[in-house]
Amino acid sequence: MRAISQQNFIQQLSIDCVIFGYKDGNLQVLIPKLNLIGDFWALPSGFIFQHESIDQAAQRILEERAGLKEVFLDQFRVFGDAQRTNRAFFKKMVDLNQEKFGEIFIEKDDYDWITKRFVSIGYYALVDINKVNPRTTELDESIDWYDVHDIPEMILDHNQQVQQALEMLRINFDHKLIWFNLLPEKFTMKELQKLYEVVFDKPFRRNNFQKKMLDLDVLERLEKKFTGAANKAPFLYRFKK
Amino acid sequence: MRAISQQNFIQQLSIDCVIFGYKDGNLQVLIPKLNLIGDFWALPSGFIFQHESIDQAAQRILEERAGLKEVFLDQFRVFGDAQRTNRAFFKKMVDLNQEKFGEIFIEKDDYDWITKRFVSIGYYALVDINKVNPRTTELDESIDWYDVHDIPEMILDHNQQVQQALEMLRINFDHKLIWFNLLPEKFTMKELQKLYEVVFDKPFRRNNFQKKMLDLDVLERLEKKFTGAANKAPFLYRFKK
DNA sequence: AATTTATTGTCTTTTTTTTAGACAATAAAA
DNA sequence: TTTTATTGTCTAAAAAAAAGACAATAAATT
Repeated sequence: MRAISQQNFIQQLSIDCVIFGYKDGNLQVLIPKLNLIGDFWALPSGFIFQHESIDQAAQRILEERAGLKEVFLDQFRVFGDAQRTNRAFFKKMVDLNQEKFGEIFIEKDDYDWITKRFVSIGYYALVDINKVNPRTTELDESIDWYDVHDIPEMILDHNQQVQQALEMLRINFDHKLIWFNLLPEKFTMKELQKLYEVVFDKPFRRNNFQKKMLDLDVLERLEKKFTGAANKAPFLYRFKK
Repeated sequence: MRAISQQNFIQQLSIDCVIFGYKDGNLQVLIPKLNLIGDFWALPSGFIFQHESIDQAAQRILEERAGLKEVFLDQFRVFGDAQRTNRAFFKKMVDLNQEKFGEIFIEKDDYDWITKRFVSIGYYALVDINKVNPRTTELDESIDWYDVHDIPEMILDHNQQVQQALEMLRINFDHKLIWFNLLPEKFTMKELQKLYEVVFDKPFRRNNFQKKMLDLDVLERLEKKFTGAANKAPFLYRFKK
């Protein structure tokens, strides 16, 4: 891999991605654990090539760092404190990883490059958790889904970013009709309701929720879903694009 | 003035400010006209010093470029197309201004610096138009308020930025209770209503509007305002912080 | 085959919110 | 004193949201 400092990136500008997925009634966030001694978690992040838009960069980062292609992405906030640097993280990491890498395990140029003050553009992504196969890169020891209420402590301001991403997700959820990105193609009304309940952290009434959703006129009613349960089979729905 | 390229700015990252004001029933935007041959308008813009946060940079830019201090500011969007450069503008400007400046009126380093691809963080500002005294710098020929429906053609994507800033202003107007930044300290209910009508471009009913505003519990009723008009004098209100 | 069970789809009723209508109060002119 | 234009606030009507009710039904149980 070419040295980071030698690549044709925009300097001091990064992108951090908060990837939301939904499974088994839980809203989850995909977070890699760095391939280092010491437990370091960090949002999938990357830099912007000179020749690509920030949106393209975010898509590429998602693909490179997590194996996700063509997912829903939206900016939610820029993080630009003057003290926002990787220095504390790198110091701790270097201390802990001296044996593994030897004293100088990262080139000086790269170290200088990466420990500068960074402004970061926060993106949130919504994916169908059943369709994606998160993969690790050489940077990561593992990559896992964490319940949004139980996120590990991450470097920098990444925990705060998750909270802000969640706020923006809530604001846009209805209005921008983005929730279908979190569900499989076909879903029952109950599944959709559960997703709403998890995202907004409050219960909805079944009857009124169904009315509200059908009145939106974005759902196509499909065949029934026979689950083998001893009760009436629910309809499956599909989001009309 | 030191050459831009020699200053300690973050590279390829800029801030553009959409400054909203309200006067005589019109929502207006403060836009400087550049001190060059050829009519060039551009939003007040600037760069971020290594030692300052992006919010501080936006405040400083507002003060330097327009003489505004401590105004309400909020991020609204990042503009990051890969083709987003000043090259077209500079080419046109250089062509038109050869006589004025001579062939080489801007240092090569600066030219290279400023014509690189830039990512820009859009901020919108809300000011009490009666309290601010916009001033020009050596960069600007003039600085004027334009009705939001009658903005001059600006460089780059600045016209598009005004539209997006307006969208965000509408989204946050109620919810974040930011409208008072556009009004003088004391105002009548009718003045507040007119502001709402201009921002949302639709009429509100006087009786229901008054109820809604009073129910918010953020208005303090003050003395009456006697205008000399042949009718009942309205109360003045102040926003309770 | 009839009955039971758990859940779904949809209807009606109630409550709350929004919108519309009405009118007295009033500052200054006629 | 009357007239005029506008303000503040009340009530009525309409719409929307929340709550309640119940028939429909897939499969297990009797």
